[in-house]
Amino acid sequence: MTKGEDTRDRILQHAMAIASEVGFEGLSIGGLAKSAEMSKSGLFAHFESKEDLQLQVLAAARRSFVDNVVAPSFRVGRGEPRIRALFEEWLTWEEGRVTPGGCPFVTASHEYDDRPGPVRDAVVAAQRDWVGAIATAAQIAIDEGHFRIDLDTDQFAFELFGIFLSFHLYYRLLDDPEARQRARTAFERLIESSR
Amino acid sequence: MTKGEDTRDRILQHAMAIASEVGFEGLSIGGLAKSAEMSKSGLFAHFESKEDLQLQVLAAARRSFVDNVVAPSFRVGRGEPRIRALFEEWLTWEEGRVTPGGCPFVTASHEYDDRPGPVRDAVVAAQRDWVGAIATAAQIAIDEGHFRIDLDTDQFAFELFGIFLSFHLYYRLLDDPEARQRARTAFERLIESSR
DNA sequence: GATAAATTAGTACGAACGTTCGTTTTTGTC
DNA sequence: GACAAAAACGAACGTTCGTACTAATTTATC
Repeated sequence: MTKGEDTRDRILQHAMAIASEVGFEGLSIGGLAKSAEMSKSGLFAHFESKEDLQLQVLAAARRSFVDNVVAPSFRVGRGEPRIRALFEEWLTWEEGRVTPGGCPFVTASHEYDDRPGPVRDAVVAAQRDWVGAIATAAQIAIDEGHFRIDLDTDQFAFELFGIFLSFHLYYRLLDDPEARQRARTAFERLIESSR
Repeated sequence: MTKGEDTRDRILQHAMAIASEVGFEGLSIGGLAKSAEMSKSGLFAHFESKEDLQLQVLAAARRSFVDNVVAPSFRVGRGEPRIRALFEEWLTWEEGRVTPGGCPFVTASHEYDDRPGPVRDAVVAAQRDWVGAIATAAQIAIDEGHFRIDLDTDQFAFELFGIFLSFHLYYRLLDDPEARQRARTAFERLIESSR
């Protein structure tokens, strides 16, 4: 790994952290440079535009999400156990161990839901992928005999995402100390009705 | 109503629309002035700062939410029917008949969940109010005998909010034409388990 | 250690930002 | 219609934005 790639990765880590707090539009070159402790122009030389920066931050966030949420879950057994792991890792990811402001995709989803362009396209692709992965995990749980055979896996993904998003709201905005417990309760109800 | 109050209201309508699309931070005085077809300074004279503008937009959004979502629901019977009406009106509100970008509070919630200050405080207050109103509606449904007596009304609010937020994501970002149907299905499952 | 390449820094740009000011136009009252 | 008050305007402030250039410095290769 060359020096340039090294600092570029360091920049992207800072950028992910900032974007998780103030969003991808709120992310500024000057502020990012200050955070990374380098000059604005020196930093900007690594990207061809701000949009390119935003796209690269999104790509970095996807890699981080796979490493921190998806990969660990695939080390536990198929079916319901894996879905449980997925959900717990997902909540932990949202709690901000990696990014102080929580999941950057939640931020991005709301910033770009009415803002056409390449960044929105990338966010949509990322979320579609993730929703699809949840549905696939549910299908595996069906195949394993954990979930009932007529379960609507897309509906399962929809409802699981809802629990996560409500957790985000209660945890981040409302500062509800019981947020995680509420999410778990809702999760159990969803699992129960999927059996 | 004096002339000044009249145009101030008109400004707030434009501002609500813009904020629902690009957020409260993305809202700019210049852009708003262009939308309202008046000069930047003339518009700014109605507010003592941008933050004051943001707070007034939030207040206007609350009034609009009460008019468009809460009030109609209170014209139907207490208990489960009212909760059904509340939910349907809420989804319709999100679909953007009033504000093109959907619910301004969803936007604001994600913009300010990591941004301390008076605006965040106002958003938190608004959302706490609404969550409380949902829980109260659930309590009424218990009193009416529609819901089971040991139902956790706060948990009910948490889960209902989750369905709404997932609807937001599927409808606005993923452009899922079945979003509303998915929300309804999840809603029915929640109601069923509350009886 | 010399030399070329890759990486950072410095400076400047035009545009947009929120905000202030003095002036002009419009409004409502006698 | 005179007059004061209210409302809207135009211009400018200092700052920050993203981006473009060139110069200096660091890194890698021989």
